[in-house]
Amino acid sequence: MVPSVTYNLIWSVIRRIPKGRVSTYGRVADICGLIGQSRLVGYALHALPRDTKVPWYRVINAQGRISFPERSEAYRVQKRFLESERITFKQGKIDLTRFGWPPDAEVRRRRT
DNA sequence: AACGTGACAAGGC
DNA sequence: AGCCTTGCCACGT
Repeated sequence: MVPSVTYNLIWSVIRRIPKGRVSTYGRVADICGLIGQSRLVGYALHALPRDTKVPWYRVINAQGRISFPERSEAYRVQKRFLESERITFKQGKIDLTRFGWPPDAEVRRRRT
């Protein structure tokens, strides 16, 4: 698959998420200038090759949760990656005020 | 070419 | 808290 310019942009932003921090689909979209297009970020992640170096596991949803079914293998893999970077879960959620990146991210603006 | 579906998010109730 | 609806857009049928 030939990644589009947009996917490359999204991936490059995800590559900038520091180790030990997480971002959200919405924040990544905002940084890319793609306001409101969080789903596109999810789609770009889905399109990543399996052997990628892009830290896909540092992207979670706005509720601070991993966006895979809790039972799935993917969920466990992602959680293990995050915990290996000393990110902690409380009731299955990550505290974005503590681990979120960028740290000064504003609450996403409401659509019109 | 319409239609349904997503690793989403926010509002309303 | 949880469910439903809407906005968004790329893809596969």
